[in-house]
Amino acid sequence: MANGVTAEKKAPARGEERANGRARGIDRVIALMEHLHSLRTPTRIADIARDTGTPRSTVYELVNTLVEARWLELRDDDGTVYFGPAMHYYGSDYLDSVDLIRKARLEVAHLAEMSGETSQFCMLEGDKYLVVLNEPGRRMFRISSEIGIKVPIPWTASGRLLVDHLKPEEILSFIPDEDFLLPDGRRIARDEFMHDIRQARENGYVRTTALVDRFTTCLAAPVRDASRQCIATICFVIPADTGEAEQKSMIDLLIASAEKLSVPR
Amino acid sequence: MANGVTAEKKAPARGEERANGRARGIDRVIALMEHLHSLRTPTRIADIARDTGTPRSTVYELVNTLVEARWLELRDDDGTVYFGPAMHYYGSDYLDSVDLIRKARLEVAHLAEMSGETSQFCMLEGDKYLVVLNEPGRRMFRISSEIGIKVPIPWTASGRLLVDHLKPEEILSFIPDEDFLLPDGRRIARDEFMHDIRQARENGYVRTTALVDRFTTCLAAPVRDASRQCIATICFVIPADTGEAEQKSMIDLLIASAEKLSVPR
DNA sequence: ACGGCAAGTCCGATATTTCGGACAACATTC
DNA sequence: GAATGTTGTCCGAAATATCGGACTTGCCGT
Repeated sequence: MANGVTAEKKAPARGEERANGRARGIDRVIALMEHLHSLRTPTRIADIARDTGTPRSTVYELVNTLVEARWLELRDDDGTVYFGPAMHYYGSDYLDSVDLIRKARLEVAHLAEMSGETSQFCMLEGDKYLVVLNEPGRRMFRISSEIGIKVPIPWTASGRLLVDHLKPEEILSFIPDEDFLLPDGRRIARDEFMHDIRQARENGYVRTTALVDRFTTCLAAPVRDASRQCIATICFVIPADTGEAEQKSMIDLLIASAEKLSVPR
Repeated sequence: MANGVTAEKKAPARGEERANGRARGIDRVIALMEHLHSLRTPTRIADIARDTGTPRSTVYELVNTLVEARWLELRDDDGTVYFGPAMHYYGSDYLDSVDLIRKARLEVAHLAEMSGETSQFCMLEGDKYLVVLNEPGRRMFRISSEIGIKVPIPWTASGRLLVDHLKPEEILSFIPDEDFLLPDGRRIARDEFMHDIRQARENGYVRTTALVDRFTTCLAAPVRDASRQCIATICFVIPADTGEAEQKSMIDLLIASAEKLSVPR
């Protein structure tokens, strides 16, 4: 796309990988950062080199540069590296620059504070679901957030809202087959999934229990654009044994917040 | 540092700039991102090229790569670029990985929600002050946050706490001379500054009014480490005409939060 | 004390990336 | 509608950044 000639000459599968081992520094850095994000833990340089297929001497060189720019930070004294403050600054600039997300931040913070439960704002990226904003509740039973981690759509409550503009056959071709397989080995029946979606659309919210995690219930409400397409969801992650009355009032809160974020009908 | 030989051969002032125009892609990218952060607004590619001194063709090439990695995003249809979602994901990973900051997030969110006023968490970076966390209050009179933007220490309330472990002469040599000059042209007297610092240390908090902005008051309390050094501050940014009783209770809130974040005495 | 392993540095060669400049496609001005 | 400016693409050449591999240092267990 960026370079028609290269594509004609070699076309190494969309520029993903060069035949020879040699790569640009920038591509190495992108791979490095994606790797750290997928691990979500400080990592030793030698491991990064091995797992990303980057020569050791190259990684040392690049890490030095990135640490100096504060994109990365050397941790403890154990020789591991992880993201540095610059990433936070740039990330904050991004959040502030996107209108919907900036507004969603206020809602999510408010919901979490009001209820004391974890509240999230979620969107699709490609054919995967991901958490964009996460405000831990006072309960804080899940420590590490999953912001920006791709999850199969059928594993989530929000996923049932985010595809509700598609026709059933479109949904099935959109979502990869293996994504219907839950982490514990169970398989989500396709017609059940379709039923959930219809139901969710009618109700204006969705509730799932024990989907990914046996003891967790998710409540989600849709944020819709001018064409009424669900472009995001706002949701609660709560213990499955939460009382029904309480859940009902949380759903009302969600719908009110989602309405505020939606383009008025 | 990374390369002794280069330093001996040419020593281009700490590797900052090569005599010749040629530079590594990575260094161009770092300059690009820093530039976007300092502007804090989506920017046209041609302007980036001009203002960072990067050749136009190089910027186009790099921006393509970065957009594909979602580090940058093309905005609107006006040909501007700005930070993309990947920065937010990496930034969130950073926040979650630093114990003090993770705890501070809860405090700042809580303070902002309780009081409805803007609350921040601030630290030093080199000889500059910067806002690390910002939770806008319901008032929201300042739209754009200033997260990660360097500010002279004397311009801020928190700055008076963050240097309180230094002796007066150390402070004066630590803070660049020009940083005592306020944006409106007034100059902060050195002995007055020293007086503020002593006072702040005695009170356990600091209040400044109309320092950078005529109508704004800042209240700040120190977060201290095991050696009682002030390593961060937590603060409110409020209208200067806020009632004294209200301010007093906000100060109490701040001190309580700061205490929670500090290493117990 | 010794051998084996991991962390980190250094250096020269060459495959590759950056760069300048030409060019095409539009937009804007007079 | 001609002149001028802006945005983006393309290409070859030359400067250099990446890479492999050798080397040092420190740690560990035996």
